[in-house]
Amino acid sequence: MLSKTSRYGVRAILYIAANSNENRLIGVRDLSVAIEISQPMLAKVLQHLTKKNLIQSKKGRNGGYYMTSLQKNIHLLEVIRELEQSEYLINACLLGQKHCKTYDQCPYHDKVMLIRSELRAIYGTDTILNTSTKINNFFL
Amino acid sequence: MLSKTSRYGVRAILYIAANSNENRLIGVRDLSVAIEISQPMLAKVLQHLTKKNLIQSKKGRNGGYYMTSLQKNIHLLEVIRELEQSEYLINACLLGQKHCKTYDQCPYHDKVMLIRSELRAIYGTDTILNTSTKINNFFL
DNA sequence: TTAATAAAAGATAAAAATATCTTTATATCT
DNA sequence: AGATATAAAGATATTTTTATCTTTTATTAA
Repeated sequence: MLSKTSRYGVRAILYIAANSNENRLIGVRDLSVAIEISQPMLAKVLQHLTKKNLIQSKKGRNGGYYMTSLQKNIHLLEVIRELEQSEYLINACLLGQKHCKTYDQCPYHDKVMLIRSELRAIYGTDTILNTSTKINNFFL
Repeated sequence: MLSKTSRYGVRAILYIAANSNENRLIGVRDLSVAIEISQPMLAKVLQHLTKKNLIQSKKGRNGGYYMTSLQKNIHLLEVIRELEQSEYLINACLLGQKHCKTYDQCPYHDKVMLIRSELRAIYGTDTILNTSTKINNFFL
């Protein structure tokens, strides 16, 4: 459904949302341990998130990553949109047809529409902060 | 959700179910045109389906592929199981965590369970034949 | 103002997924 | 039997995704 990189991004962002703020930054090393993603890989992912303005970074000594409350206040769906460049994966034809006439000929159309609503509900209802603080031991 | 190859397989199998029987075989060339997959690629996919006993093949002149009614009488879910080697994609953690404690800590658990039921319903309700003959112009 | 620390950026590598090509085996028609 | 059509099998190539490494730039504490 999501690429591995996007899933890494989601994991990272949920953790950062739950465990950082303007005065409490998280470094790559610590984060890498916490969410079990290799340091170099995670670094790339974080760079990407930063460029997309989904998280903040601060260079130099005592630097690290964090999120502002504004940034914590968006839906996961937004994050996915940024990470995947679109809602492609949510919208794509289940059978991979280029010209799937979804609206009236695909045998799965109606059912697929249901799934898509469910997915949007999952990703689009709670804000990141909400989601991530609900369960604190999620990453244990 | 499914790999590209699996989706090719599903497309092929739905078409073959709708358009073949013991006395009416379909060659790779024709099929390739019908469902818009390159010939070499499709050939590989069909070989795979044959090995898994999901379709029949007949070599030599006037050979080709077809399905018996027995073969048309299974659920798409079976096909997916064979093609993906498991229900991995349906069951995997949405966030790609190795040790997702799905049952009580994942923030998405309940919602994800819903989605999975939906998916199973889509793939597990109708037989292939049912699905594919419902709409004949699906591939137009 | 210098040393240390941390992220950014870009280059490279490795692995996995897709796609294609070539040869071989098999069946059937004439 | 010989020619032809067709799938099977295996080797190879290409592309995409994932992962890593190296160098640079910025920050700040001492």
